[in-house]
Amino acid sequence: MQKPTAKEPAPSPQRGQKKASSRQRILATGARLFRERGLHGASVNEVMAGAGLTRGGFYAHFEDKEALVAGTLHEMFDEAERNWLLHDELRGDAWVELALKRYLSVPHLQEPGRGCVMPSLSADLSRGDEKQRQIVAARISSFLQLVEDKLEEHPGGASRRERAIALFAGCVGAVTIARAVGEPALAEEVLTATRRQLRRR
Amino acid sequence: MQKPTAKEPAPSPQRGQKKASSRQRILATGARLFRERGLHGASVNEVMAGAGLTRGGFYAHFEDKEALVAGTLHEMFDEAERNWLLHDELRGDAWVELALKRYLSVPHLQEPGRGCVMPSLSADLSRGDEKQRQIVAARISSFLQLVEDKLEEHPGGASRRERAIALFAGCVGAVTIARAVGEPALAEEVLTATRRQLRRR
DNA sequence: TGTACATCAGTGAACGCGCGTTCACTGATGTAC
DNA sequence: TGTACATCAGTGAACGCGCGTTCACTGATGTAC
Repeated sequence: MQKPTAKEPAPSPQRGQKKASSRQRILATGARLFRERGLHGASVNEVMAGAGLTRGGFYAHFEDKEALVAGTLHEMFDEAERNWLLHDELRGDAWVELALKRYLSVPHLQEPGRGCVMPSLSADLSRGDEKQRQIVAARISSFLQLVEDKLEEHPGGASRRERAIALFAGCVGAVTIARAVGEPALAEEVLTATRRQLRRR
Repeated sequence: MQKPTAKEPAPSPQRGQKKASSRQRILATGARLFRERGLHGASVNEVMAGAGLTRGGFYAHFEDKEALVAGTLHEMFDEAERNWLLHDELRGDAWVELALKRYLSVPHLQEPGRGCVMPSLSADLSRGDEKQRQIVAARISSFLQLVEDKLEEHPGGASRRERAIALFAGCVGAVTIARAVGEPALAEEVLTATRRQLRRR
């Protein structure tokens, strides 16, 4: 059982590129369908069809469905970081204002497939396997750090860390509730009220 | 097609009572299993077994699984109201303090089957049928009114309505995030930070 | 009070279906000489 | 440069399984006389 650092045979560049681009399409489709329909609501078959492939080929890319979910999680968290941390130069209240405006918005309610992973999948993930749990814990932990870095210290106020957590929790809760109620008037009131409250302090 | 107010034949008191108690056990089991495992994760068979019955009898009580879900929603919201509105005499900050302590707690994280419906099922419900959506909208709407009634007006501060929404959103988001991260240290930090922030103002 | 019949809550085998997964295969692309 | 062979990404039929749902039934409970 020697097998010293036996990397994959690495076939040819072209073939490898083709396979990699298929894998990327599978991940992108999975990331969208899982958020739209839930982990149980989107099948391997549907994800493959969405990527322009047939079901059998799936297992050349992923060990099983759980592995695909784990892969799509990274896609979704990458996307979340890009969405939250837009505008490198913004900091403090101005950044908070922009982030709230984008997150607590009607388009975000209506497009779960392109939105934050938490309101769509957190319940499924809290029942997920160890691998998925680890990914979620690690990515949320580093995400909170990124948010904290965007905030400014206010003497006498809450710590940046505390504020980062409260912002994230308020945002996730508001979209969760607004999506569940459905009714546009109440949903938008939930977004607006939460935005006004989180803006304070 | 006359059929003037043709109520059910109403069999005998004993039989009716037996059937009603079975129905109640099915609802209670469903309310627990759905919150623990999600709407797709708990089967009709499992719910019936949990109520001490076999699968076939289910359809004497409910038209289909969707109808059971609709029924359990009322159970869950009733429970939520009882949990939030404990202690009739409490009002304002003292009530907020108690509600936050109970909702943002480790036992609540660990017992989704007896906890708030929102962190467990909101994503499934936002994809649910019209009947379910209506129930969720109506019950959340009246729940927010009950919370508002518990709060006290603070001149210069946010309105009671706005505060009620922010409290609910912050609580739902914090438990959602804490359950998803799993890791006890980070999970508890999320609860504590959210509690401190929501207590303010 | 006792017997015959009707009612009905609950049983459990069976159904069709879509799921995740397997596997023998195909055809295009690459390599060897 | 041309031919023979090897590789491999992707195909699609097939599998076992658990799901929601149906239905002929059973046995206990109630009613009629």
